[in-house]
Amino acid sequence: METAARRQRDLRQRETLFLDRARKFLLSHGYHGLTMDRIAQATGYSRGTIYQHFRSKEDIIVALINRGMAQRLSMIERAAGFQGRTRERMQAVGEAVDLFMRLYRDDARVAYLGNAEAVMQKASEASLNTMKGLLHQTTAIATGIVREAIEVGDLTLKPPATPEILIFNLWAITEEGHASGMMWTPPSELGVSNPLDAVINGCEMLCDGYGWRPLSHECNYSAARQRILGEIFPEESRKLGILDADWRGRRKNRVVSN
Amino acid sequence: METAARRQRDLRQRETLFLDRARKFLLSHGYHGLTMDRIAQATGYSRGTIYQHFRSKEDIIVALINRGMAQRLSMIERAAGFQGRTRERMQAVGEAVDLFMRLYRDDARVAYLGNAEAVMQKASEASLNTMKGLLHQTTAIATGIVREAIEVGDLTLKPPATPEILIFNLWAITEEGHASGMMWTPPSELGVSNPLDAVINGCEMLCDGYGWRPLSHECNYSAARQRILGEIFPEESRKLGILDADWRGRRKNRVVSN
DNA sequence: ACCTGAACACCGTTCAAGT
DNA sequence: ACCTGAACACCGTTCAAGT
Repeated sequence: METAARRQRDLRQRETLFLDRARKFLLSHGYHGLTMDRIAQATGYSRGTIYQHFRSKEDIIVALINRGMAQRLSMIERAAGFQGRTRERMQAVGEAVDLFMRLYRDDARVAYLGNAEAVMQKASEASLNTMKGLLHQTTAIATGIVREAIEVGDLTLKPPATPEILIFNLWAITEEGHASGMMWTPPSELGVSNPLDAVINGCEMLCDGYGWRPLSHECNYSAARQRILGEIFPEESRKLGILDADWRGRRKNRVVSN
Repeated sequence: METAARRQRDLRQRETLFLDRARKFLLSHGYHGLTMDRIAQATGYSRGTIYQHFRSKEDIIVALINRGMAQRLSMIERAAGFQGRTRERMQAVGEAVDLFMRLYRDDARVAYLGNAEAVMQKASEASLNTMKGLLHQTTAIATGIVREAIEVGDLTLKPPATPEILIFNLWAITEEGHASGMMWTPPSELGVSNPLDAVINGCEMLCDGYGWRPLSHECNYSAARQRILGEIFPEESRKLGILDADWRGRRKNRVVSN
């Protein structure tokens, strides 16, 4: 049937409409500012119709988070294809997350606002499973790079360390750092002026601690960053103005401003 | 006046009663299961009376979190007095947090359940400031140890690293790891069987990465752990059965179970 | 078959009325 | 001066009634 296909497309369109409006309310007024009535009013549908797409208010929030996570995953997949040493590829993954945080700040904020047990508790099994799957795919890429590093001899993990534990800690620094960036009290309570820079430093030092070669004093990782940005995310980084105009040229380290 | 003092004590007692009951509902049925009506019914007071102590439902949750944070802070303060090298004292602080998580699991869970923007948004300025102060005191102890490490020459931070950034990342691993332990899907989604062990490993490797002497291959930090537990937290660790009976004796490293 | 919105069962919060 | 609980202004969710 022709009509069946069109009908399904219309349904998807309506779902997207619901999600877009919901996102707006969540971003502007937080969890309590997002109500079914407001979504209904803003979209012109009745509250009942929303429940044909989502099982609960919290289900909408998780769907919103998932949309962002899918976007982030696609950037991470691109980054993982960077040509270079294993540790540089890991760095590229971190760069993808960093770029996602800067470029899609609203999506990152949605994840921050929705990150609550109160939300997960009332979300549907289906959305939660999608979320789990997205998370799993993300970490699978990262642990894959670690395993490759071990194979080619760039990294030797001493017990009880495992690829999963390394990624777990790298992930912790990244997530917590970004959450800090979203916090209600910038600059961060912990006296860090720019959490995003702290994350970069932390990831570098953690990899050094695990002995992932080449160590940071054996390799210029800020130069590597420019190469990653230029080769994988040229448009994104130009949009943010974080790519040096002459990144292809061989340069000395920039002087860090005081 | 005699009566004024007594009255104030009664007020404090009532507040504690409210908090205790609230905690029970929060722990058993989550954010949505905690309602003003239930607290009123369980304590025998009216809903209106609760509002003489707290400005909102969320204010109660933050007060609950603060109670736990104060308890954790006192354990950290004790730990910071450990006699040893600066890195061992830092380790002692981590041990205190770890012990708190294991020993006061419900308080840790309260912090996990209440950790949401939706909660902070509706909490009173006063509770939020108390929380901020508690957090600040905690990190001040930690950064103090880092600064001392730099002074005595155990640690040399390379720019852009600062004591705050180091603690920031150490803290990230600890917090995120413990949050993972609370997650709705144990064992962790990231394929880590025991997040608490991953935290210990991550903190050790991060300190190694920053070059905090003595490095983990120069010093037996699991032996140090036993000394910390035995000297600072003998009762706590015996209660948990994590202190070797012969911790004072000189021993070889235990074989890690497969 | 699909959409609607009245109806329901709760919420948090306030405040006039009591003691 | 302090406590109460009715009253209020919302919520999320359901489902009989419409189209």
